[in-house]
Amino acid sequence: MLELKFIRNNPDVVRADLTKRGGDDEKLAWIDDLLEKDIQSRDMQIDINTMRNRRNIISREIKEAKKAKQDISGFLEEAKSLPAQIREAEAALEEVNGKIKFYQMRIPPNILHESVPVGADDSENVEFKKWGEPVVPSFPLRNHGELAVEKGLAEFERAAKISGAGFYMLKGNLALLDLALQHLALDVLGERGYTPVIPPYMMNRAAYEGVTDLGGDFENVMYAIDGEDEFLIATSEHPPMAAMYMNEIFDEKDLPLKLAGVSPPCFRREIGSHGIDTRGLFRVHQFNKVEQFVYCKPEDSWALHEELLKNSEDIFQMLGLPYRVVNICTGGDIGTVAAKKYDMEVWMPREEAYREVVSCSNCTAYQSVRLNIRARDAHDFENKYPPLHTLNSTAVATTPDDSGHYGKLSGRGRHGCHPPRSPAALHERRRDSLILIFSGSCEGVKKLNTFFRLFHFPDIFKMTRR
RNA sequence: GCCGAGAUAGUCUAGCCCGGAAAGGCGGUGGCCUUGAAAGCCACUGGUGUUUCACCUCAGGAGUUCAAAUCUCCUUCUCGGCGCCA
Repeated sequence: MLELKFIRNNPDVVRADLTKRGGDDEKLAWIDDLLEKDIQSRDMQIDINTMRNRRNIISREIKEAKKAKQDISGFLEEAKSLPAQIREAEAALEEVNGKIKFYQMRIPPNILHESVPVGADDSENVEFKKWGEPVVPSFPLRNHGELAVEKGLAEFERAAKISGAGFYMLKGNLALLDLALQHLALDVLGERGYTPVIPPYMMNRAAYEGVTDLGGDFENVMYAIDGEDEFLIATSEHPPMAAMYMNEIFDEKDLPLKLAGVSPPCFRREIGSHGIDTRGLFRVHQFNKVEQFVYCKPEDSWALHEELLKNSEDIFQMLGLPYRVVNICTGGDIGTVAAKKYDMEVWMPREEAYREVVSCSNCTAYQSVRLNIRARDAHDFENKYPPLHTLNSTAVATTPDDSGHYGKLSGRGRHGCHPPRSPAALHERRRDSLILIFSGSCEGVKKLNTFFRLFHFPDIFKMTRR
């Protein structure tokens, strides 16, 4: 959410942003009401403080009188009446503050960066970067899920039997690939100064509400643990990585703080239905992900936004997956939290379309204000606690990645190996075998053996890499 | 899960029994001094506000009271001891 102080001092900026997003009159009216309530609230606070002041003074007088062995009954009469008055005024104030908070949490959204394009919906997102050559299949492709089952790399029916629709089992090389992709992302990010974090997979309601406003939808989006005040996390960046520092103050010297959150697994109830590949690995109840998360000083956040995107791009380039990057427009899926958001969309040959697999956002101060996370600036006494900026970007979400690989692979059908798109990069990292495993047959076998050896002996693996 | 002891500012700690303005050390910031630095000395160092002043704050919440870090109850977490368990 935006700082109250900011809204109070810059109502026109807030209104202009709502208008840019195509905001309606109702929301603009809410802003006016919010500003009015803010004035009211501060007046009430002053009244309350005056009464508290009086109470404190009387208390002190009683103390002094008792010390001097004087009669205190004269003071007690007024003293006894005050607490009730104060309580009443406090209750009234709380009601007004509750409304302010309500508005503050729902409107206004974050102030958009000037480079965010205006558009009605996702079709008007602006593509500004493309890498790799999308494969256009010359014959009908098979569903990646089917193919995986056929090759003994996944199970859907047995997963459904024990867990329900939307679940899967990864087997054999596919299970290993899933882990290897996470490992790859952590290696790349680790070299670049990101600290790997494995967070708890459950979070209590209070912490979750600090992170995101799900309203009444809480139970529909997330899995709740019966009999416990715990929810399975839906993603790693918001819940643990953002909430872990809530109500804390950073020392300037600790910024920027760069984290690589490993969230096996993320749990989601809502997965929707996605056309031809509904069955498979693209949208599931449970998936694995490595997420970049950064806390930084405001002046650094735009450069870091580009850095996060570059990290994600580098990983996808190592994997040889063609993708494009779009700048999400005002009517797209930009949400209320991000000031600017890039999506990386990977090419899905079967659908002959780019599909979102990475979402990279600069949330500026919006999240940190809501979570009450601040930075201490010892040198700036005017603005002792400048707002902190937060950013997040997917590094890999493994099942969507798998699906991308499979899309590519299914284009080759049973005709054999497909050379990695970026062999040099992969070879350097000894990751080429991964892609070859995916090609599913013949010449890949030798490299596959190499992969197993390396994978099962991570120390040797590290030595070979250097 | 049971029993016991705890939670005080960036950090370490005093205050709690016996209710009456949160004391001090370290660390940090600024200043004096110095060619420069160290040492020493001085000031500031929980939060908010309409900032000579006021209010809030002692893990969180509720209660008793004119008045709660302090008394009572509940919750959370930490540390011991016991039990259970991969």
